Amino acid sequence: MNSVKIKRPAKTGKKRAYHHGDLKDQLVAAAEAIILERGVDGFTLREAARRAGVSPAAPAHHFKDAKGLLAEVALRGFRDFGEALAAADAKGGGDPQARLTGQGTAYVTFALSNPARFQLMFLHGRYDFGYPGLQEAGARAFGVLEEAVRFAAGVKSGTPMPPDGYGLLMAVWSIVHGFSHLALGGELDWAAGQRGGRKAILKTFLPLALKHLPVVKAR
Amino acid sequence: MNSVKIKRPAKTGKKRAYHHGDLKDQLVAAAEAIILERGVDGFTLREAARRAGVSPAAPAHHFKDAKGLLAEVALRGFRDFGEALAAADAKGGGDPQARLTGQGTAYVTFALSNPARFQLMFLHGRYDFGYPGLQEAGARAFGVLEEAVRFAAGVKSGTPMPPDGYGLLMAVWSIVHGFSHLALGGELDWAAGQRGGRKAILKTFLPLALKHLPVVKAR
DNA sequence: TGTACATCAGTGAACGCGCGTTCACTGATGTAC
DNA sequence: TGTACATCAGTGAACGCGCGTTCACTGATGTAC
Repeated sequence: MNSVKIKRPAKTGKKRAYHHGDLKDQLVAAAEAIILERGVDGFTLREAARRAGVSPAAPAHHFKDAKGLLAEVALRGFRDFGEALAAADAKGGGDPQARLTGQGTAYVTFALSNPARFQLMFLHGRYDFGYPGLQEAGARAFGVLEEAVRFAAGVKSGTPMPPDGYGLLMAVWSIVHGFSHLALGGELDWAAGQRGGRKAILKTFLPLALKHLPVVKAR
Repeated sequence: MNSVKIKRPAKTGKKRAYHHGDLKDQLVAAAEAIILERGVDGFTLREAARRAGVSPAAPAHHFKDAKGLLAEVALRGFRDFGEALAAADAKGGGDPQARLTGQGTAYVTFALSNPARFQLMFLHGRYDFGYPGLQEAGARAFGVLEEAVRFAAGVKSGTPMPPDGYGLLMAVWSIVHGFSHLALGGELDWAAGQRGGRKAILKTFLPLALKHLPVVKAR
């Protein structure tokens, strides 16, 4: 529970340093831990400071306010999310179905491996949406999914999307997003309970569900 | 904004009655309005009392605590939700595809028409989950969806679900739940903005997305 | 039909709490010369 | 290499706030006789 409290790599046997040395990162880590334990609404700036071993006024030197800290959490989430999707996409090669399935698996895997970040990322009202770099990171992650759908639908990048393209994009996004949301909310536990617990969700049920992703033609 | 404040049907020209007459229902209505305006986390019991024109201590005569009031909101949500799904299901007759599509449309329509309730319903931690009748109402609503999937997959009611059945159920549930969640979160607005605004989401994009529901055989 | 009285459903003041943020401050660090 | 000094990154006390809930209370309602 205190796993977040690793102080700076104590150089010597000196007593506690006045300057923390790693406060920004630790506040981010603390915020994630709090969200994980108590949900996004359980997050408070004071509790994050407490876990980082610092006075309640200290975070102000690193973040404008509480929403700024959460924005940094979301930003890092979007970056890692985008990278995970891009890596999975690349493995699909020239096979549009493989790209969609791979990305879908990566999408849900990210959500279940980073529940705190994932939940926060989609609650735009809870963090500073104007935080530098945040919207770009979000757009980049989403762009990876859109590109795979464009490829599958035969729509060139940058050209306007036809209605059917939107339908395909929304369907794919909906199924992976919905699965993530339901799994995180515990709504799938009744099924998982019968067959191997929570990890069965990723290993057993996700592939079964993703078999129902829209079928696209090889190009 | 004050639309919730309709007092009891003022019998005569008498001054304000000491007894409210309709407090329980109005607290529920106020709670929904608050959640709609400020999100689930913006809800407070005091604010609900304020909107009902009553002192902060009054709600205690109708609900055990704040989570009890929210449980009543969720309960009514689940009941209406179940009814909407059942009505749509019935229209599908013996056509399994029509039943799934109809229920899916009803699912998303309910979510977008009752955003406050819908969002609350899936946040189990925010209300009293043991509230009388609540779990039954939830199970009943969910059962309507499960039955249509069983019918589509040829699995008898009450018999154990084979893995493929789970896959189909989760896929259908995921796509409609994900679509609802994305639409409510504003994630689809970039597309809707180009083509008729928010109401285009239900009218235009939902049908396009639901074309990608899993295809099931007529029986 | 009246009346005594129990119960119901309100009041409003008060409680203790934790919150985000601000303030004047100070110790530690880094840089210019 | 040493020193003066600006800047950085903390402290801890304090602020005002709104919250959920409790308390002793009281007015309104309904019921038994």
